[in-house]
Amino acid sequence: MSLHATPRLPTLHQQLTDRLRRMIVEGMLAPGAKINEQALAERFGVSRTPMREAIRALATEGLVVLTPRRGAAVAPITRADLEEAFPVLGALEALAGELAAQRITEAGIGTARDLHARLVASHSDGDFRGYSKANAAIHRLILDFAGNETLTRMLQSLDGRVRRARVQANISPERWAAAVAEHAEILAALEARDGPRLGAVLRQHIANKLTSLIERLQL
Amino acid sequence: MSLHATPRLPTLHQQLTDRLRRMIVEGMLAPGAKINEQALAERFGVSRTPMREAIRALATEGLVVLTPRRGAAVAPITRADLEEAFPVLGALEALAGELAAQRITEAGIGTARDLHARLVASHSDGDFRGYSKANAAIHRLILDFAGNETLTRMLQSLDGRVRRARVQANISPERWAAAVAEHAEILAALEARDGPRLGAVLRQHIANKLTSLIERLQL
DNA sequence: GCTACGTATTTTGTATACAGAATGCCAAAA
DNA sequence: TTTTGGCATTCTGTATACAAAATACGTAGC
Repeated sequence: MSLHATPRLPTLHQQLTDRLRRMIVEGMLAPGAKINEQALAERFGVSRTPMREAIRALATEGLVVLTPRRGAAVAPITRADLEEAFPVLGALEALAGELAAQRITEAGIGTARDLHARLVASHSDGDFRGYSKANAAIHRLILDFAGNETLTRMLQSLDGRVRRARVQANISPERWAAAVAEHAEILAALEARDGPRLGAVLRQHIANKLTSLIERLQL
Repeated sequence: MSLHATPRLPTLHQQLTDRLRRMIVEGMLAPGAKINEQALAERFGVSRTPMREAIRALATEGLVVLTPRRGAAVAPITRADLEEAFPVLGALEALAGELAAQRITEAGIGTARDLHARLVASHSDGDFRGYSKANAAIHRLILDFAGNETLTRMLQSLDGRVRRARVQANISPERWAAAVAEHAEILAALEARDGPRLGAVLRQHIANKLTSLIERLQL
């Protein structure tokens, strides 16, 4: 007789929320595209009720914009949006880095080294897909060792909103090389357990991403 | 024929969301209290449908926790929650401060001075209500001049989650005095348009709040 | 040909209905 | 007394129904 909430099977609208979120983040639904409740519900083989709840959940996350009596649309990505989101991302990642540097274990540093090696190797091979995976894994590792669930949720929510832009814009070779170099600094700061330095490096890392992204997208 | 979304009258569930949010933030619904859809809907004189949407919106904000097939409850405030939320609050406020210091106008600094004077006077008068108002207004001013809508929304959402705890715990005289002193530094950094300093001061300000809060609540 | 107006259709917002899971209660057995 | 099983009730999750607003379309007027 546990007092803790036991994991239940996810309800329909939760599944729908996940599916729809993926569709938006992966770019299958273009920014600005109108979302028709009925049509979507039919496509997923459900009624409008759980579909509505999913759409509204994503609206609270910022992936969807609602206009009363006019329906929902995939949130557009403007240059202003990116210029707003990235500083916040930077501040949150910096915090994650500071915390992670304090709390990371030896084993964790080992994992970070492995991931970093894979990241460098992928870059050498010109394997952007592999690079992206290693990159995501490193940021995830930092988040995990930061050990702050609130921070994790906010960061991932915000990341989902800008990832769409990153998918759209291919990285430039120069930016890619620079990012790899920055990752060396990230690893170094982590190994040294230097929180403030790791925070600063991550923040700069993200600021650089924005600059390059805006250039590429020419927004 | 404007292309921009014109303001429409708010739909029922939007109003319900606001009402319910206030009830939770102001403490009328105690943390951990179970929320009965039917009962709430009847109390507000609406059907379950918009009531559900309101509840779920607040769940995405973190004010309500949902357990599938078991319903909703006001999110409890644990010590761990506060210890997670405050560092994030600090990082976001620090960012707001950095941005505001860069962008604030002369008139804005003037307003800040006025608000600060009111804050100090309220403290001298032992008027905590007035102090709170001035305090909120100063933080709001910083947010406004930061000019980052994304940041504003995330900060306010997170603030709503911890405000409940602050309402519960009366401030100690010592902490109150210290907070007033810290506010002098905040104003000074703002007048000097020293972003990094303002960021650091705000971050410390919030860290101190947490310490005192945990002592008072004895969580 | 273009605009303006009125009607038909679509779509959202809300209410109601129904099915199944969770909870509470009571009785019977150990 | 405590526990266990089953039944009744309550509540959530989903589907459907209905009303009103928004949109699309066609026609009349210029």
